[in-house]
Amino acid sequence: VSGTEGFFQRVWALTERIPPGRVSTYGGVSMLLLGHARAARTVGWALHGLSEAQAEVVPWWRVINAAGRISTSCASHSAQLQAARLADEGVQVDAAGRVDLARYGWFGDEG
DNA sequence: CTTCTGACTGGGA
DNA sequence: GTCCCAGCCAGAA
Repeated sequence: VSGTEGFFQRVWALTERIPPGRVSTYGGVSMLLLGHARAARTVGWALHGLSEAQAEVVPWWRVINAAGRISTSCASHSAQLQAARLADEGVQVDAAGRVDLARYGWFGDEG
């Protein structure tokens, strides 16, 4: 996950690296990209800038907040849709849209 | 360059 | 556990 393509491009690239059945956090992505979670907001913003075509190749639904909750506000990408996507991959999502990061959390290549 | 915004994060009540 | 406030970074006008 490196290059001069721009921060957004890097965010999308890293998001594609998130294995199915796992989830990551905005801060986690920022951490893997820049080395710090300060740009967590920018990460969410990058995913917010995803187009429909990109949304099909970039698993944006595998990215949630540090609290393990879905913060989505997009009409096309509602929290309900994200929860459904996660559930479709085997990720157990709470009724409130909460996910156990300790169980499904992914913050880089574990192996 | 300056200003404003955004799918965040941590600490306090 | 939930809600509110202040700080952070990157992009667009």
